[in-house]
Amino acid sequence: MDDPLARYPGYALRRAATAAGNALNKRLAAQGLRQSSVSVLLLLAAHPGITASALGRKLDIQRANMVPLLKRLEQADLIERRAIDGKSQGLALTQHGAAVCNEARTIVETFESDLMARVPPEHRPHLLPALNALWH
Amino acid sequence: MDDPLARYPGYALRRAATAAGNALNKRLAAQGLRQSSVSVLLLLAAHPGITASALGRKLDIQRANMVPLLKRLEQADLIERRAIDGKSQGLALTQHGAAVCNEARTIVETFESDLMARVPPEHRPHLLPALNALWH
DNA sequence: TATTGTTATACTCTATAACTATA
DNA sequence: TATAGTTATAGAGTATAACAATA
Repeated sequence: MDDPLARYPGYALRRAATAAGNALNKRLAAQGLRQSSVSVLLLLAAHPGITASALGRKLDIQRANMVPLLKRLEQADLIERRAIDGKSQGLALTQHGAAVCNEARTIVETFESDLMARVPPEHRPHLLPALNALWH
Repeated sequence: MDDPLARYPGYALRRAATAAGNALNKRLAAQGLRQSSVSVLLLLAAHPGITASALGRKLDIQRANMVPLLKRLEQADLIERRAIDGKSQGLALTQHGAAVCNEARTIVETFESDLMARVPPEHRPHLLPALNALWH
């Protein structure tokens, strides 16, 4: 065998994920966004008022690592914080953030359909359920 | 929808890859190895005498980033270099490196079969070809 | 006591530019 | 001219520990 790694689904998973991630980041860069930013915006659109900690748990990003991520989004006027109580703050999209989120959603959905188009039709319906089984 | 990201294969790909990667790295850490080290060892076992540049091209790792990776493997007495000409050097496993490579292969193959076991049987045969289509 | 938000820090992986020497 | 190996550097992502304030 020329490439002993080609037999390993775990290796293919890593290569496919980095290739796809790089391609998506390239498309998002035009709007000054990255995958992580967009995942926050999309989740915020679905769950307005969610806290930073809860957001981190959903995205599997440590609380401490949410801080600079949210700071950038706030400084770009994409999200805002309002106090829930003395300890927690609810996050929400600004008006501008909602508009950018919609642009991002369009980019992501185009990307996703381009991605699936690369998969041979007979394998296509199996990809998402197989991947979800690996981390759900 | 509770999680707007769950519909996206690209997102599932990212989460599955990082989850699988972390799990594999945890198993490899016992032998002082990581994914990247093992991919080098396995490829070196299949292609003794390959150069660092060629290795990097196969693994999609920049030449410059191969340097510290190979240096660690050399310092651990897993690989050795011998000059091909005044410009290139061939890489090969040392005796110790070959033994560690075999241990690593066992760990990886156990990991891969555990990974596939998580995928429902009807989706299982489709995963590798679908992933390969995304980066080949 | 547990949780929230935060700071600081370190490590890995990755990307780019530049340099020397050799093919 | 193109390639091999290298250095230096910067940007991401991620992990851990610790702290003050609050639930």
